[in-house]
Amino acid sequence: MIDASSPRTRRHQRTQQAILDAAREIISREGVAALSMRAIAERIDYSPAGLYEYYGGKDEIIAAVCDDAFDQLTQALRSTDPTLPPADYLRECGVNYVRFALENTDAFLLMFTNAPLAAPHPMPVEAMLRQSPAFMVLYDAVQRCVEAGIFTPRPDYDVLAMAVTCWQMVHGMAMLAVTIMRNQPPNLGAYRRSLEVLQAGIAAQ
Amino acid sequence: MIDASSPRTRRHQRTQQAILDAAREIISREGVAALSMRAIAERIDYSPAGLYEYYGGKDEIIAAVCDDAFDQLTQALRSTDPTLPPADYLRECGVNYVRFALENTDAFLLMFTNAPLAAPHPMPVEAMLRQSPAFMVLYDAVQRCVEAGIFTPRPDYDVLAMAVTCWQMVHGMAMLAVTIMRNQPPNLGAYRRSLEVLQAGIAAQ
DNA sequence: AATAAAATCCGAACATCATTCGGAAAAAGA
DNA sequence: TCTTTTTCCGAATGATGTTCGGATTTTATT
Repeated sequence: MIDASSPRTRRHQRTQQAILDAAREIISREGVAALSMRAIAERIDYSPAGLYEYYGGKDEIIAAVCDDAFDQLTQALRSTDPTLPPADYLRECGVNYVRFALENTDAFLLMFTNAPLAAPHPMPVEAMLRQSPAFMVLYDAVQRCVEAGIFTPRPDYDVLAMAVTCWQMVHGMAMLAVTIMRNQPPNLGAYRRSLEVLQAGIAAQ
Repeated sequence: MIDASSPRTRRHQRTQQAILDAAREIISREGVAALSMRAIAERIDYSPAGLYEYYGGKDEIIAAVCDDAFDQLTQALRSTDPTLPPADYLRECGVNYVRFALENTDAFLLMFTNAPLAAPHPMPVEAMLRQSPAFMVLYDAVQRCVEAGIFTPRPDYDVLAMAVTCWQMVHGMAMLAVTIMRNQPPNLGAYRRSLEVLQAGIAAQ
């Protein structure tokens, strides 16, 4: 039995990491279409067949790249300055969501066109949302606004619904930014303005 | 020189249409991953090589499918009841945007992950937006709200910016609906509620 | 009607891809 | 030192997009 911290296990994990690093680099430099088992293997001096010792196949590598990217998205949201006033904090969380997408355009597109297809069994919406760390950052930001008296939950429009509205908006901005608007210079000021408009609408409920 | 309306030309166009119909059917029944030149050819009793007489390649067929889908999206938006009061009309345009995505999940995903990569040369944002018929329906709906006194354009938040905000929101809803939320029952009421919140925010500017 | 040109369509081939398999070599364990 | 396990790969399989040479059909010209 191999010790989880044995040299062999650590080498194995380093190779797994090298595979993911190579995959990310190919995606960001050449786009998702250029990602292949052969391209990854070539980049780390392996044969394509050798990669199957570490991952079950190309889909598994893509899934792992997406998992890491979701973690990084969560970190990007959590990096928002917590000392900001609640409304500013929520808005800047949103801006960080879009900024992450702008800085990782192909990975972001991959995250939201690949991973969902891997969704196993359906579950209640709320349970599914609460399992998403990135969403929970937005939810907590909305909760701060409620606690500050800026937002007032209603029977037909609770905190969860408010958070979903915010997610819909920032996700729309991000998806448009990495697709239709991909050749346009990013305008964070315009994003900020739209978020202020939305937050004004939530506040007016 | 072949007459544009000659039998030969009409047969050629019918075959082009049959190829697109086959592609659409494969996409909606089996997903984008199942789309291949061999699958299309098999469905219309052609050989894969024969398809190259009508389209330059698989990418061109996908582009044509997306063009048609954008036309259908525009039609779905234009089908909104024009006799509705301006605010209701704008909201229902948004709901129709999401409904279209829900009814054409794989095609919608393809539209917004394939076509953008084909964007040639950069142009001013406003010019690019005005070239999109679907966006112009949203723009006109916002304009109606302005003319009805419901929205008031500001120097830093004009009609175009308002329309972009609305597009960001409905696009976010649609993209989440066809990816992360794809296994959830659609909730048009919740979409409608979010749109009301946003429109309240625009009205409050 | 006959002939030539253009269009249509396809089998086969090529290059690339994901994945599997049998096996050689290296590492680890007894 | 020997055995077992792990690592890694060449070659193969099946699938894909695309091209090419050529057969057949359709259209135009004489």
